[in-house]
Amino acid sequence: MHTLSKNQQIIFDLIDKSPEPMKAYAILFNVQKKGIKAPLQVYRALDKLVEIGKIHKIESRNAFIACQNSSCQVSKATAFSICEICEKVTEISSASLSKYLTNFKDKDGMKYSKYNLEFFGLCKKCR
Amino acid sequence: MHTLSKNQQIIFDLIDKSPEPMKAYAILFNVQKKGIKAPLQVYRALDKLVEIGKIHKIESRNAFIACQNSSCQVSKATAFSICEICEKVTEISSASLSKYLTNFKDKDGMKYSKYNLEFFGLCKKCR
DNA sequence: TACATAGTGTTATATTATAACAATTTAAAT
DNA sequence: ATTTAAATTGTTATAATATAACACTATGTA
Repeated sequence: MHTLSKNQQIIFDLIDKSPEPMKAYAILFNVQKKGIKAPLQVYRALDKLVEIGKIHKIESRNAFIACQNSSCQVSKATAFSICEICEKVTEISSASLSKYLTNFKDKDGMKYSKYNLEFFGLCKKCR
Repeated sequence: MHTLSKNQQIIFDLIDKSPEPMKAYAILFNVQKKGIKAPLQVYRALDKLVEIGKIHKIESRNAFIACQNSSCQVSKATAFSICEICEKVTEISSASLSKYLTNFKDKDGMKYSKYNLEFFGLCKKCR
């Protein structure tokens, strides 16, 4: 298991406590009192946390969320649902979905080592 | 059917001819000789073209690609393969994939109206 | 101890995207 | 034809997201 560095731990804790995905500059603002002053310090920690699978980037939102899937050491197969009204994001952990996508072959028979899927719609509260 | 405005047509033609996804400022640079001078003019056309399904945004790359799927009037269900070395991007049109994802229900039984899927790996040339 | 690797701090800058406002064009409806 | 609404354009300024480059420090390990 990976032991996080100081900045990585500070930033992971913040994201992990957040009920919604956090943007890089919102993270920066929040950790300034802890001595992390520059965007680059944030982005470096984010890059590493993504790399080791502790957080995921929601690409369509440029925001970061803690991995909800305890078994997910490295982010090779991610799926999220996103509410287009309240912006609530939930990580989907469906064995059948991940199995389907991991085994998916394109028309040339190519398989891919990694995927990211984002579903959009309205959450229960918003419909 | 939608008839494109002048700026939309110029920008669509450029993206459509491009063998790879184009970024907004690369588009801007290319259309400056045609009188489109400002980023906002590009982004407005891009927004509209995405909205009507003529192009798609590759979220992980902040780049735009013409829709390869002639039946795809509106982009509610998109899937791409992305080569992590040469950055070649291909739109996947697989009836079984789109059927699977369109019908996918999360653990609360929720169905979603839209999705975007990006597969990553190495293309034939790059492996 | 030396060496490599990863992490930090800092300044500057690049890249991606939108706000706000005024004018013009287009399409449709009287 | 004339009015009206909606979409599009043009423009300046600025916001938001992300990386380059360089010097230094900590950590693990041979």
